[in-house]
Amino acid sequence: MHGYLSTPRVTRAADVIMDQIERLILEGKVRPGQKLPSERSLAEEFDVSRPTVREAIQKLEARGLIQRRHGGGTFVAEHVGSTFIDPMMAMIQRSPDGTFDILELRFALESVAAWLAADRATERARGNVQRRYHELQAAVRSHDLHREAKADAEFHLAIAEASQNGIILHIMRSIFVLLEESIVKNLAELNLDRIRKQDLALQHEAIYRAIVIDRDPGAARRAVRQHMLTVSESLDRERLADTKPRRLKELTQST
Amino acid sequence: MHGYLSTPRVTRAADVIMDQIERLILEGKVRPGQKLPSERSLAEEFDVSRPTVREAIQKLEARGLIQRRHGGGTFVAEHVGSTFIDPMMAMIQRSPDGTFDILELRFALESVAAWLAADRATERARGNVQRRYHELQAAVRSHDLHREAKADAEFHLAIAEASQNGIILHIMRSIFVLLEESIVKNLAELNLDRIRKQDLALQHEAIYRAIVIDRDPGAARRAVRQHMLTVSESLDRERLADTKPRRLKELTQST
DNA sequence: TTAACCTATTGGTCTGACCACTTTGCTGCT
DNA sequence: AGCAGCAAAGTGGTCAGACCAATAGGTTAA
Repeated sequence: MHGYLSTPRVTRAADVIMDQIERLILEGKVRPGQKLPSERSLAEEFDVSRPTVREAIQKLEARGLIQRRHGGGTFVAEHVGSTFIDPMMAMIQRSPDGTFDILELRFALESVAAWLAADRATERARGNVQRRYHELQAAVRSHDLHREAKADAEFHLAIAEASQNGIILHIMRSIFVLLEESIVKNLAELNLDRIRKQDLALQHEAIYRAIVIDRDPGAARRAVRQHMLTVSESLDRERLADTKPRRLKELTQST
Repeated sequence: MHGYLSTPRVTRAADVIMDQIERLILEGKVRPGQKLPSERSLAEEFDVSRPTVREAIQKLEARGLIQRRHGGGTFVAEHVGSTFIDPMMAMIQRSPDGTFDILELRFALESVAAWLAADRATERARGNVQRRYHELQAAVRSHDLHREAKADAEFHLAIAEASQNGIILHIMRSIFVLLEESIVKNLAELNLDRIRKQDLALQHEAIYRAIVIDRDPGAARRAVRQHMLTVSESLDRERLADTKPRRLKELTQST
């Protein structure tokens, strides 16, 4: 009876293509900043004409998801989930507890993401996690803090990607873009504590093993929780002057 | 020296045409609901090719200013100024798994939020949760679905507020604004299942008690998980045709 | 090594054609 | 005269191929 209220939809080919390209982006097949295939190859791949692909791309551009450069190519926008970024940015800069807020958020998101990743990651996604893990190991050995921070973030993002939950992935991307610089700073401070750094390496390994090798959701979640706890403690240690010390410790207690 | 930072602008013809058409609308030359000239005549008038006009029109459509009907014509949208469509909103509505993505996100956020709320809510925040809980009870008794959905959302938001984590609160607000309508719809469908609805009421009570009365973080987290599980199952039940059923069930297993 | 250049690639635009859907008005019947 | 059914015109949707314009990357020359 009600028909199509908001979407009169007679299945326009351009819209179908747009959805497909959008899913490539949302599912993390192509990452922010990365170049999309050319219009011609996309047309061939989806078996439609170039104008149709163009139309789809134009709509995505109008919605801010992608960006075109004449002669250069088509790129996925850097800030897809930007809705969250701006208010969060202001919040963090304003609030002294912003760092811990984010830590708690990461605790929530990453423990679930790890569980999901261990449970339902594709073969390709597991390969990604493995690759990022090895890159992280190499980065740690290089003693290049900036590179290490980047690799660390990429490792965690690869897990979010493997979770096949587009929204969680987007939020985590926002967080890491947001914290890129402060992560470097934190790492520099954490670096003083060599024992703890060894802990981090072991924890990364545990996470990696649980997701890629053993595919054990429960173990993955436990490993991530332990990891976040360590990070939280380390950060806490440097802020003794803080009037209200906050830790994640309690959160890691049993269900 | 710096040129155009955000807009590299090489004066794309389509954008120029888009501006011109937009001015037609904004200046009232064509009124909302009225039919626009055909693509062919617009092309002739602006002295460009039809593809260029099409591109301009497509962008305007993506921005919600106009609406096209195959074989019918192009029309100015009824409500011009008011529609700012959140990219996130579009993203989620478009994705077929969006509902479950959100459910998983809520599972992650709310279980942590409940724990934190039970642990460190202020006196005032606890009062808020209590008030929202009683409002929810009243709403349920009223059998007004819209009111009930609203009260439901407010109850969960009050918990997020009580968690004293601004970022989690912010994200959850975004989610609920986003889903306001679909929650009503979901409730309407869930309503058929009275037993389950009774479950929901009991679960809300358990959450409320754990946070406000007992201040038991672990119990709060367990209660929220059980709640999310029930919602997930109910939604899942309606989508038996779905090729890949997704549930939260596994997530609720022990740590 | 560096700078200038050249070329392949890629997005931007055009022409013209055909298809699919809607609307409209005509035709022919009642 | 009035109405139902149908056919043609109009309009958006898609396709094909071509050429232009800007960029990126490799090559060559200084």
